[in-house]
Amino acid sequence: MPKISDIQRESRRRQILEAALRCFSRDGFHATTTADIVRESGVSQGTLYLYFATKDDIVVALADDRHQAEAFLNALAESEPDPLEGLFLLIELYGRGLTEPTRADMRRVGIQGWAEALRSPRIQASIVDGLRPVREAIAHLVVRGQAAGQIRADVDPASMASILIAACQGLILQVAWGEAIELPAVGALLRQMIRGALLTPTASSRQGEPA
Amino acid sequence: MPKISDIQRESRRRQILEAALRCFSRDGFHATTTADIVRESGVSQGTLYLYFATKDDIVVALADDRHQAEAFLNALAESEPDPLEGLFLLIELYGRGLTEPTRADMRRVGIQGWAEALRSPRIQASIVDGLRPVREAIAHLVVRGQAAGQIRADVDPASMASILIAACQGLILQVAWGEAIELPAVGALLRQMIRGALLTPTASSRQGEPA
Amino acid sequence: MPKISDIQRESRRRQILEAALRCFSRDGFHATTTADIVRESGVSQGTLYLYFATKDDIVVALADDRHQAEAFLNALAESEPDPLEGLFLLIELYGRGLTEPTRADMRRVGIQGWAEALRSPRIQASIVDGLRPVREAIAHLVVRGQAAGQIRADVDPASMASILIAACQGLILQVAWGEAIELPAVGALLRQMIRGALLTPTASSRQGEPA
Amino acid sequence: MPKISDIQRESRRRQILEAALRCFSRDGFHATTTADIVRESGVSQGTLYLYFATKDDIVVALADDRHQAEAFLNALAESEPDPLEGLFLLIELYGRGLTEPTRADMRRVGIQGWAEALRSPRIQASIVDGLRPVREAIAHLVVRGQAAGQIRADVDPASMASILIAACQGLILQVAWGEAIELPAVGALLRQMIRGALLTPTASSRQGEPA
DNA sequence: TATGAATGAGACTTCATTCAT
DNA sequence: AATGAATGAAGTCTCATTCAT
Repeated sequence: MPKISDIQRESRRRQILEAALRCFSRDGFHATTTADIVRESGVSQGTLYLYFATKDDIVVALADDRHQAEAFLNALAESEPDPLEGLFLLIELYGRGLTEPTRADMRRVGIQGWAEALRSPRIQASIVDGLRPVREAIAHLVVRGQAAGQIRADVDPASMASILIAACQGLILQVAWGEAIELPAVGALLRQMIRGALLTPTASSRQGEPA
Repeated sequence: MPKISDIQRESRRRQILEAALRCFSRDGFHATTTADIVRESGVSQGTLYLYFATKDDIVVALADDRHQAEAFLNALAESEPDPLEGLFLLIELYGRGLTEPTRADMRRVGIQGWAEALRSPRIQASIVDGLRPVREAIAHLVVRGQAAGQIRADVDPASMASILIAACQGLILQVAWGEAIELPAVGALLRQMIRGALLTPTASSRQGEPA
Repeated sequence: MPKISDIQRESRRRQILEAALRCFSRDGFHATTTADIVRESGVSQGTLYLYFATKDDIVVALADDRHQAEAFLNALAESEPDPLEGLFLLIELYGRGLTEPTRADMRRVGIQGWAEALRSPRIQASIVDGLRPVREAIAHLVVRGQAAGQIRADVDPASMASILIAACQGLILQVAWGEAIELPAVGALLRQMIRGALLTPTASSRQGEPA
Repeated sequence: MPKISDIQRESRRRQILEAALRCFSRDGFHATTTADIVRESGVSQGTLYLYFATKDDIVVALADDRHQAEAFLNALAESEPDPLEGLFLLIELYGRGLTEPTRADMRRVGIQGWAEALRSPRIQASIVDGLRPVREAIAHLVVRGQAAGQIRADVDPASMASILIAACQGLILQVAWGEAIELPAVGALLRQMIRGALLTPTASSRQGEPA
């Protein structure tokens, strides 16, 4: 039994995942057959099941990979000295991901994962767990801002996280459906909304922003 | 002449639609078989296809019915004399729909429709068309507020619509996944964000709300 | 219970049969649904079954009607004084039916009946019974010719009937498939074959025919 | 590598085809379900579709196989030095196929193919193409006979082909319907008809055959 | 390890026929 | 007599997964 190197194994795995991503994006999760993935990836039917025990496992792997890839965005934002700027950076970073053409497949497949999460506890757990770091990053930034007196004390950090994440999710949907969204304008308005709601009256004198 | 009355026909249609909604919510669109819907609705396999030519048609009908049911919410909000109050009313009305237990099935099925829209132009059109009235209601309210000098002139009405709709969509997702969302707090923060971003400096003196 | 007149009843029956003929010809017996016939004929689903108990019954009725319509051709040929000319007349009459555009549907449906006869004893009986008169007409003509000394005594009348009927059936097939058949040339050759095989040596001096 | 050998693959294919032939002959093409073929052949439902993409494909394969099997009959007849004997040989060979019990299924299924050809261009093409070689073999034999002065110059080779093929087709029908056909007598008469029509007056002195 | 042929449960949809009105 | 809505059995084909090689 010729054992292959971890590096070969990982390369095969990616090969399958990337093919699956293309298929799911193009045809949807349910309309994609394992035969489609086999054709698109070039591996054999049997090999596919050597790497993933189940079609669902591929969705989970895709979701995990995505959240892992986005994890460092949160870290980047949290490392920002000014909490408000941290929030803005987070919006900026996730906002970029909304239009980047190379991530279109990921966004489309992500949406499908949201629906699958409703029937598969595993997928739901994968998504909720993957979202937790962003949720915490946002909440931490708010708390830090409140500790520094920069952010109003009556702002609920968890709610802020929910709203910002929700807005991002909804925008992903709208972009995927081809709605005409002016992202720069949307981003500016969102920043304004954050500033208007979060800043303490004194800080709010800084309110006029150039963009 | 055994031609059925329109009222009987509509009643059968609802019977099927409601059964389908329960099935789709429970098992997901793809895991639900027409046999499931038949069992749940009590009509026969053949009758099902007398009312809907295709399983997809049922999703479309569900989406259309939903948007029709929500149409009057927009009208209600637009009829509000104070534009800002109109926006708040809209948030309030849609916000209620987020937690109402009787609408849980609709929300879950709606999410699945979002995913299906990515592969079916018909479903996508149904959703985008159904969203247009909300989009317009929000934009009109903003424009009216700007005309009255109540809302800052530099706010982009379309972006406001995108953001509010996006937030609502994202919250639907999070609620469906069972995330612990404090909706009252989220609503309050959202209102605060709107007020802070939209109100003209003079109007913004009214800014302090009890929460 | 309003009884309708026989004449109305017969007219409805024909209406249905003609619609069925068009449908069967266009789509084939099995691909034609009773709904198709209903649409094409203008009667209702229920009425259809008031006239024909079964879809198969329609094929039988069609076959019977056809054989009835062809019955007088046999009589016409048998009434010919010269037996050989009688055979030629029969060939001529049936030969015309091969290309007549108004009978194209009948020919196509007839072929389908041949296949259906293999699974339905009723249809098979209808066809075999319908063919019997032609078979007998041909055999009689041969016998008459033999009695008159015009036709060789060693010719088997039944075999002659089988061959001529077979040739006609095969030509119907080939025409229906769009094979390029020169019917005048085929007819001439067939007559020549009959003459060469049937005529007694003395009679065979007449062998050279103009066409 | 579990890739199946060509010989194994072909054997499976035949297994399915033979089972299908039995089913189609017994119940007819449309009354035969894929489940019937599965039961009769012993392969699984899925395997069936590994070998034939469609139920129609099975009919086509059956027709093609048949024509391929008959192809060498034509070659055999064409290789006969005496053209007239070639024609008689062809009749003899195809005539044998009319009664051979082992070919009864093939004949019955062939008839059904004739009907199917009316609705399926693929099947029609398969039949017309399959018939071409016989058509050509007959015409060639006639032409050769004419070149040798053995056959009358005014005989149209194509018409001869049409008539002989037609007679054979019609006889297949009649045999399948159980009509009482004396094939030896029919064969003798047919030969006599050919001889009488084709032979030049000089050659026709050979006319008297024992029967 | 890798392969790909085999499996069989089950999905969606159709359709001949019935029957209450 | 006429209608057309209702029925439900059955048909074709698909597809995730397995396993002998």
